[in-house]
Amino acid sequence: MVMYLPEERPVLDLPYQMNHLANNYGYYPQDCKEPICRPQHSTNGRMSSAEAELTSLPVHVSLQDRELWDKFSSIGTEMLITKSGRRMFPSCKVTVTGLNPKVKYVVIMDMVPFDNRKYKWNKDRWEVNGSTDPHLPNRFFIHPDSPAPGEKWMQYPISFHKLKLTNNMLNSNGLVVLHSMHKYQPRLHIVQSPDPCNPHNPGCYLRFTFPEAAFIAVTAYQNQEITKLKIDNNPFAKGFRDNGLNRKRFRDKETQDTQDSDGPVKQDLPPNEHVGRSQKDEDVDVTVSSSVDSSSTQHFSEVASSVTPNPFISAFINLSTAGAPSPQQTHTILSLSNRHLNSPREARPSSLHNLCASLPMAQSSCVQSSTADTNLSRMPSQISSPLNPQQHHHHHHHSSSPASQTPGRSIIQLQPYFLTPPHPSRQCPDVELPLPLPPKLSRMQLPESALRNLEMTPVSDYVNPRPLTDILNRIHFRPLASGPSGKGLQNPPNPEQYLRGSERELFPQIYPAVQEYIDQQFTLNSMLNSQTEHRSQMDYVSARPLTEYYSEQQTGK
DNA sequence: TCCTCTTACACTTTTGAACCGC
DNA sequence: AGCGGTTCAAAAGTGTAAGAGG
Repeated sequence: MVMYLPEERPVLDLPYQMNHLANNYGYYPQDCKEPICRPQHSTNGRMSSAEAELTSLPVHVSLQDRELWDKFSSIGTEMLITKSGRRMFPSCKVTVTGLNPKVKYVVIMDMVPFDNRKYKWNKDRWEVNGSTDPHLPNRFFIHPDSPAPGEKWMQYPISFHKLKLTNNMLNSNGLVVLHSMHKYQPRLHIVQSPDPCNPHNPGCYLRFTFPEAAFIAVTAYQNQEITKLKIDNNPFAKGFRDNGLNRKRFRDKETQDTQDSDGPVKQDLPPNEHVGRSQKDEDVDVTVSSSVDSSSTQHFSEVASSVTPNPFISAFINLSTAGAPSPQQTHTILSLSNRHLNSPREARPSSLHNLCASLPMAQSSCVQSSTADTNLSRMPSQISSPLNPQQHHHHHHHSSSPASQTPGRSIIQLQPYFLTPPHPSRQCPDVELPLPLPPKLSRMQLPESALRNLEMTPVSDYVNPRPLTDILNRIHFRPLASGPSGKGLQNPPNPEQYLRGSERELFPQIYPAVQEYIDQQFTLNSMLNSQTEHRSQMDYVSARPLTEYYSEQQTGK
């Protein structure tokens, strides 16, 4: 296992030392970046050039909707979990820069325990209610666009709004399973696809945790202030705004209440205060227990040890627990801007939103920087150069002081280890990450259910997790799975023509391009077979769109 | 009694098929 | 035939309130 002590990581440290972000912006302790490599192919504690590929890049990840997250966080974010799965609000949306534009990456998100405590809501605050229940097997959400080249990931904000949380451990539809009344924090994985020229190199990956997006999983909202924030900001909850006066049920109730009213009390209230919310609730002074203070980031080793060894996730965990520094040892930079995207509508913008002309000058220029072919051959530091904070300063701000800049989104950047950053609230700089909003995505483009099969591994496999190489290899070829003819797999192929997934693992991984077509067809088919084997109606239905998705990917639609 | 969880409900947004005109 | 825009019904995503269950 490689220990990435600072002196052993010259490749990692150099770009960050050179980047003037480190000099101009305050550190932010709550976001974490963990570079991790497969250990067995390192030589004498040093990374091979291929392994160094991802971790040597000045990868920046920023959580969007930072203002909204902060609003929730200041109260104590709660996320509803249901049996059928509930989306997060706010959802995790990140911008990534600094990737190699031509290298393919898989982007994954999961939820890790924030601490080892269980909580309960006591009247007006969260309190510790014992220690944590045994952690559930990690379910991770593989972004449906995975794998994709770095330029694609950097082109638009990466939205995880389709990630669903559940408390149903039996659910096999790819939902993230959490314990109610436990606190979690989102974690992002950027996994470099395996190197086709080196079958033994499975690729590196980076992990980013977002303590500022930590939340307590609940089956029913506890804090009325959180409910109010959700209603005010989530378009789907518009029907509950104005305290739900426009809702039939409440109208009826209001009518009844008016008839039954004994007068004075409700007349003293504002017109809408007595609907769905008591006066007592309005007067609640919301406080959050110090035990859930988001600054109390858990040691990474604690997180890792609490994660049940799902084959995929365990591959990450096993690599990181022995040598990777704890989150407190990695330091990040927080940067804020005033670009605020806080609704699904904005996340799925009209075509007008895609016009660079609508963006500020610096945004447009940076959009070009992340997508233009002329930049594709740049060195990593050059690739990220358009994000030079000083340039953004020049475009957006008159003040030279980071603290004086406009709040908004955070920027995370790997910093030299063992530095003690100042508190972000006093040193929140502003770097505008200029990403256009993504085009409208079709629901047909969701191969999530197929990807779920990557984690629906029998319990016995937990003992001997499949190599990361094998899992990544499956993902690696997905977009080309329809084969060279593009739409050749509009109809699902005959399952008997291909090996089953478990049988395939007996064969060696073959990476050369010649083999790709066979491998791709198999990969797709094994996914589809696996779907039908699970007898999930939802998964079965998705089989057809999946093939269409791959065809469209192949034909460049 | 308290706490946690499930369910049905009304409401809103999103999605995609079916048109229509060019 | 292909493309783009519009319409509309169905699906999906919301929090609420009632009630079940431990």
